[in-house]
Amino acid sequence: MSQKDKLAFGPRCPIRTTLELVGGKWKLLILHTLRGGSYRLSELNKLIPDISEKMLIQELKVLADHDLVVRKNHGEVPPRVDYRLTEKGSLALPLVASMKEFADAYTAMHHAAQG
Amino acid sequence: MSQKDKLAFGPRCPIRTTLELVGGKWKLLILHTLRGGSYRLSELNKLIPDISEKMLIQELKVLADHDLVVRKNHGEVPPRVDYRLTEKGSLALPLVASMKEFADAYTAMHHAAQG
DNA sequence: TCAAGTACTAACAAAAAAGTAAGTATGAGT
DNA sequence: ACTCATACTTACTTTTTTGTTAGTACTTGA
Repeated sequence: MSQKDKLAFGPRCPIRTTLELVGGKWKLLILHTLRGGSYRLSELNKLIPDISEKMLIQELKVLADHDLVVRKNHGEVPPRVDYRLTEKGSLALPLVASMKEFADAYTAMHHAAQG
Repeated sequence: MSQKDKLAFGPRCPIRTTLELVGGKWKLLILHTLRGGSYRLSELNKLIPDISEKMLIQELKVLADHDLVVRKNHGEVPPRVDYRLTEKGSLALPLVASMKEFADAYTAMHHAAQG
């Protein structure tokens, strides 16, 4: 019996798929930051101050590989590159909205119960 | 300047809060599995075959610490313990629904574009 | 010649998450 | 005495993720 054969909910489980695409510490933060248009690397780094440059580039690359963001090189010197959401990338924004609803509701109940 | 002072979106960022509560490989899978009622450890392990017993127990404990699930010990021998969602825990179910919508829409677009 | 500016790369280190395997405790039944 | 069943615990290893630091490439302009 191979590993995949006993995957809970099967290999096409939407939870697993989502985790592969936007799981981890930074991806949703990046996607959410890109909601308003296109941004240069340095701009993103200012908007998300506690991410390292390496992680930012690395995650942008992964997101681009999955067609969630697009990288546009303007071919100038010094380099000018910017990133924006693709149509697929904006599919992730409702996810962020759900997370906000969850976090807010949880926090409210938590404080109501024992705060 | 402390680390927290430069957290992107601040320390109460809903994305970060959500990741702390239900981030990781297993928590949402467990919560989703518990949607239908209460289950014993061994039942959960059958429903999620590729999780190790250790991870299952460990994650259930973390979820219980955050009041997302409740552990009920029936005080029998051999031990009989079951777990179910709390009210807070069921707040996470819409999150799973959003993930399914995302994954389905992404997959559909992906196949339409290059499948 | 040399600094400035921007995006990116590479090598390495640390930390966090997940996995494996072998115990422990309990009391009923044999 | 000994096994069974169940829920856990402990120690340890491996894998994955994240972080740190020091580069590179390329032109413009002092």
